Amino acid sequence: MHQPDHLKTVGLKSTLPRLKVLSLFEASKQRHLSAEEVYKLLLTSGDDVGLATIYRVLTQFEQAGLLMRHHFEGGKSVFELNQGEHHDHIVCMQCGHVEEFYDATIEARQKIAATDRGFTIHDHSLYIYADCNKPKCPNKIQS
Amino acid sequence: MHQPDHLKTVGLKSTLPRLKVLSLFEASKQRHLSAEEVYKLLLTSGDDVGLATIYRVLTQFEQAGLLMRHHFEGGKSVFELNQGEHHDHIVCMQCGHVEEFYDATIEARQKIAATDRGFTIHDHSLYIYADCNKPKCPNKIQS
DNA sequence: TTGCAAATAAGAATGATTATCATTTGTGAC
DNA sequence: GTCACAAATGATAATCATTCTTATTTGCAA
Repeated sequence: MHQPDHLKTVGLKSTLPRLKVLSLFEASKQRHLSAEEVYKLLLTSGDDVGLATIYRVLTQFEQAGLLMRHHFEGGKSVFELNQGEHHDHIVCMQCGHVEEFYDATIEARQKIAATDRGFTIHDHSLYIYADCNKPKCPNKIQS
Repeated sequence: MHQPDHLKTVGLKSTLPRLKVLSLFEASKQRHLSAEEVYKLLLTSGDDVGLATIYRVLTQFEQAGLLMRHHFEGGKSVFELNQGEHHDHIVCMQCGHVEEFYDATIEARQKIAATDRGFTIHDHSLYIYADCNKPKCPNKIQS
């Protein structure tokens, strides 16, 4: 997936903390992680990286295009691997479960809405907040 | 627009600070205001209300359905009068100008996207970040 | 190897927002 | 209209996510 020195190709020294954060995203079962979650997961696996470094690295990865940042409700940023294809998100308000979707019609209508008003789109964010209704949904917002 | 005791009808005592905040939203040229902006505008007009009260009142108004809260990029909440009709937002990344739009197709496709996956929609937020390309656009993000 | 710019870690600082608590103020009962 | 008291306010401390500072460490090119 990533060559060991993939970081170099995006202009970043391949340091230990950066490699750990990147592998975490590649290995994690959970696709969407906050800085705090990355910090705690690394601590748990014995790799303790400073929280400030996590924030710095996540921001650098975002700028390098390796990660994408999202602002779900709750006031904290979450990150996911950028694997090219754009998509939007449905977030379960009960258990925090996130599902991704892509709808070409929605994308097209957005472009029309913007250009009709003379705007040039840079980016957009669409979050649907819902109940996932899954039997396993613990009905409790994950911290 | 609002009777003087409109606040009572939503279960809130009609106090001076609350009346001032409400009139500000009804009178303001700018439809979307942050807590800090409300605070400063009231200060300017001689009505000084504590910042903590502003935050409290804005949250109460949101819960009462008088205001709607939005999270544009930039980490602060902005509020606008809730006048019933749902709409989404295009935000100019240069000057902060906000334009509203409603697209029935987008709304419908969102509902489909969610129900197809077994979700029950509570709410959604769609923000388009763009350049407004207006001649008067000062090309600078407003604080 | 060695040297040094770049990166890290720890903790201080920041900005938005919320909590605390003593004081003030609507409001319903008289 | 006046009173009494619960509810609301204001000042300030506290909190939470995030960024900055600075001394120390580390990747990497010569």
